[in-house]
Amino acid sequence: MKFSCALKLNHVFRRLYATSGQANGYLVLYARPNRLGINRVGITTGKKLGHAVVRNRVRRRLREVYRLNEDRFTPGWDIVVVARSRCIKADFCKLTDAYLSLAEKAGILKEQ
RNA sequence: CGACCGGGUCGGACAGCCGCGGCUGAGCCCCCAACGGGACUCAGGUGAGGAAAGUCCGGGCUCCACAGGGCAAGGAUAACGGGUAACGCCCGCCGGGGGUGACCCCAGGACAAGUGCAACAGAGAUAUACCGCCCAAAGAUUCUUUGGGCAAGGGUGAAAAGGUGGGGUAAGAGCCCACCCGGCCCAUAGAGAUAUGGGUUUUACGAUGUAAACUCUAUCCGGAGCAACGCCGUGGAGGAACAACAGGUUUGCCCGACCGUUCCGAGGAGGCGGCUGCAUUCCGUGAGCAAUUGCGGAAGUAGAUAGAUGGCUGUCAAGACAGAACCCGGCUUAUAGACCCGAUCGUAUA
RNA sequence: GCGAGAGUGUUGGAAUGGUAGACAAGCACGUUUGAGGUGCGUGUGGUUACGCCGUGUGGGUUCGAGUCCCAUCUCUCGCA
Repeated sequence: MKFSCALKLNHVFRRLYATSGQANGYLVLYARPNRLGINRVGITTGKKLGHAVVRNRVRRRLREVYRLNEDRFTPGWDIVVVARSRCIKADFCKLTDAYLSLAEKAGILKEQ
């Protein structure tokens, strides 16, 4: 990936949870600008989703959604995506739609 | 062929494109006096399980405590023999229970050291006498009362001082006898639990059940855990020095204060190590009924730290339970389907 | 990773190994009232009746388990 990396620091997560995020039936998205010039993307899959296999599958698909659509994002943001329980049964197209519409609402997509 | 029992193996496959974590090699760039360190790109190779799970046991490893031994408390285990680093695990065997059978299940020491408990029912629950049976006396006329003997029969209950038959007696009772059951003793077989056979003579073997009730006996156990532990550690805060020279601010000068400079050392965020090569797996062979083990040969099989296996397409299949986090040995639980081996019962045929 | 606790009618919550559901709330019916509220009384786990099954689930010990023991499932909490 060209201008993105994984978000791994716990205090950054906590700072993002304090902001008000965008939500729909599948996901919750928190975004906040940073000064690094790259995107840091974190994914939260809580224990309510199921056991470890289910959580891993949801996390991998959400990471894949971001990877395939990276060109449409503006660099310079911290992003945290929280998966809700409907993600378990959603197929890949629906996850992509849900992800991109939330990103558009948050204003972190590039202007077409 | 059908049903059933035991053991073992696998547990989506193949192809294409994009993508991820370690490792190895090459290229190129940056930092450094050097040793080295870091970023990027390319190539190769590698990358979750039989339960990775639950955390129910046992170890290794690290730190703390004691550094020798004993006692107490608390906890665990429990027929017998063996295996193992160790175990509450495994194998064999004994006893008990279940199944027509292959086979399966069982915490299976000691209530004859002491204490506790046994509701309701029942006369009585660890010792008794309600209905009864018998004897004697009195009243009275075949019943009642009183005193005594008995524990066979009835009834209650999970359980009433072993069972059956006979003798005996006023009526009865292991009171006596025969056989059986259990206990004890002896002999034989066995490594042992145990099995088989015999004895139980004298005044005196017959004792309820419960220890997954307290307890007793025997054996074992120091505590905590990789978020252990070790190393580095910006900033901020703390302490010490400023002896000499020099600088800035506060009023031109002096004193003083602050900034500043150097050094010290618990340590929060973060980073690095610990981190995967051995009680390893497979094959052959010797010992052993087996678990297991001796010898020889071969193989290499993750190491992340918001946590690496995904997405799309095609064919077949439709198919589960489920994701390493310090590492091993077990146990338990979840699990679609496929295959192999052995055994039993039933039916049919030869 | 280590450790602790809980699970019982519709709900909260009791119950020495001995009749399961005390007590309270809710609900239903009756009564009081012109009507409602309040008050009072009765009932309330499942099943077709005798009965049987019912304390998260499955076993075991016991004459008898909500209780004791073992395994398991779910939930809650604590420490670092």
